[in-house]
Amino acid sequence: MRAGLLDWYDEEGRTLPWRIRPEDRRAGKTADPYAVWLSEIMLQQTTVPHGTPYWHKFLEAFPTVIDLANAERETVLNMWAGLGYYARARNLHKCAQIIRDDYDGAFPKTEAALLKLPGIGPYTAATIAAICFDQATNIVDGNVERVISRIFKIEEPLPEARQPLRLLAGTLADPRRAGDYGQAVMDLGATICTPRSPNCPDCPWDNYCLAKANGHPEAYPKKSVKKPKPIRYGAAFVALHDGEVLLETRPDKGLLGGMAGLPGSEWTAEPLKNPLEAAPFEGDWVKSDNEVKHVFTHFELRLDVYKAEFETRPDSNQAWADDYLLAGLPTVFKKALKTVQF
DNA sequence: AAAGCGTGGGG
DNA sequence: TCCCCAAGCTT
Repeated sequence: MRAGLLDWYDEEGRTLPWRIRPEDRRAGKTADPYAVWLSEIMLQQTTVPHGTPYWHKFLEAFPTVIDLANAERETVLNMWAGLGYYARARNLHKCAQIIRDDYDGAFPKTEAALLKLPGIGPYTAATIAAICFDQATNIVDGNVERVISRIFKIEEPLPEARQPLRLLAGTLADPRRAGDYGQAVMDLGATICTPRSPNCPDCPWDNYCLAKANGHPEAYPKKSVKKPKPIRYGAAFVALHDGEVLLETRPDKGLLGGMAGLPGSEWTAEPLKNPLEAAPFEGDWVKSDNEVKHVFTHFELRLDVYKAEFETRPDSNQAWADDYLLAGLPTVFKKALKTVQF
């Protein structure tokens, strides 16, 4: 599949759509910082297959960073629904407005300046600076950490080993082609030096890999023991009127911040004693037979879903959803809706 | 600096 | 079913 470390595209010349191939780069083609930035934010802790459709959708709706900045935040969050880590969407919009207002619509060209923007951390700043502006940065993501930990057979576990790993990564990086190099090592990690069963025979670096020489590359990187995931319980309410559902906007901070949601209880460590107390108003609430189980990053949720029909619209200043608003629900609430028929 | 922050796919 | 994990950032 790959002739060498820097040839990350396949035989038909395909590559990830936001990338510029080395040969095109040499011919003078340059990457669009907006498109690269958008892809990097979307791919933070997110798989390429999951993120790619969102990237196309956003670029079509917002061809430039100015278009994104001028959009309503509600629209941006709605389009982000399902991609997770919603602070990314809030910061994405905020960052676009800073680019519009403070940078005349053009991304800054240095790693240090990029690092100051909301949602852009060490990895993303280094990557944009290298890919778009030929800065000799040190690109370190989870793939690079894994590759480096194996080559040097690092015994210290993650996340403690992050700083040593980034220093080692810096010793191998090619400052003349930081962008190409970084993307190549990330691709190596994504396709060959994979977490569970690395394909060492196809690896261009297998002769230099201490973990492979040891016979167990898959044992690296070592990881610190993770904490158990607690269970939380809650109730959500599907109030129906004329085929529409009552929605609320969640508080800006915290879990699913700023997103649309179903009204409901707090999510607590113990099952609710009186779940109907959390209903938005009185009604003939009927509990769904199917409890929603949804796994968040740091807890698992068990959500009871209650439904009631209302002939006359109950007094409420919240929005009753049309299809557009329903599409903007985070996944946990889409699951909740699926447990009831309407 | 440790914890908070989503989701879906794969072994 | 369960567990791991994916191109991290913020506070």
